[in-house]
Amino acid sequence: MASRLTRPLSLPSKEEMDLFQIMAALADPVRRAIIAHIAATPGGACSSSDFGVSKSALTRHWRILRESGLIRQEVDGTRHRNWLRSDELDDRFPGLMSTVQQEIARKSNVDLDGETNEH
Amino acid sequence: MASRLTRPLSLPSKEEMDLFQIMAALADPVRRAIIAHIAATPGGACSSSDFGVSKSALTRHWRILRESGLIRQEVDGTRHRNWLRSDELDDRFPGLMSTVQQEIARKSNVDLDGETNEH
DNA sequence: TTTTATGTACGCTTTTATGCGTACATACAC
DNA sequence: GTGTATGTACGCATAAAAGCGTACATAAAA
Repeated sequence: MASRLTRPLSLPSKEEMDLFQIMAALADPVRRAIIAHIAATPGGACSSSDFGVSKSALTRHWRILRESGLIRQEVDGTRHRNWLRSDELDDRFPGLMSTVQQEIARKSNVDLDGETNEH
Repeated sequence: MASRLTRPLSLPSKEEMDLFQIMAALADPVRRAIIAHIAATPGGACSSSDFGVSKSALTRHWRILRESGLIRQEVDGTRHRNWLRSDELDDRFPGLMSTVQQEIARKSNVDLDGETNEH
């Protein structure tokens, strides 16, 4: 089938976004890993094995990320394609996601280094 | 006694601050109320009755705020004086606290309005 | 010294969050 | 049609977070 329809899942408008709901969503390390993955592969899918959690756990994390406004999802066949809502997030909370992504990267570097650079 | 000594409680350095620990601290509405109070009265004390929680609950919230790096506390007699670590926070996470304070204010306005402006 | 005010430490309960497994639903491949 | 892949909904178990009350500690006031 050439023109495959995608169904976007319901999500808050830019105005409805709640900063502290977003912060609560980002407080979980699994969800931060999902965010990092989506940011690196916009429009891509992700599987539960990527994050060491079950399928049902991944479903819940997706919902929390989606309802906070951090991501947009579309059903595409049997898969979900995911995007970070960068433009709307930048518009609503300027600089926030840039800081978040920087700190996610910083933390993974620290992990790779075994924190040896900190002494 | 004219020169009363104050004892600062231990707190993370600017470099040790963890963005996501800060976000977890800000995810709680009681702690946001404490932050708003401290921001409005720097160096002041706060009592548990201000926030509708017990003394022991307030102690725990203080510790979480202090260990995340959001506030500085000094023991002054029988009281604790509190400050937001604005300069260090601005330096480490530019723009973050400005956004946070704006959203705290926005939420309390919405509460006062009974959200009547949203329809 | 006694009393009052402020705060902490501990134990306990309740609530919330996270995790998994199973069963089910849907879309695609065959 | 059957089978496979992907994802959701539910129930249940575990862990984390929040709450309170009591007892205790310290500083100031009386």
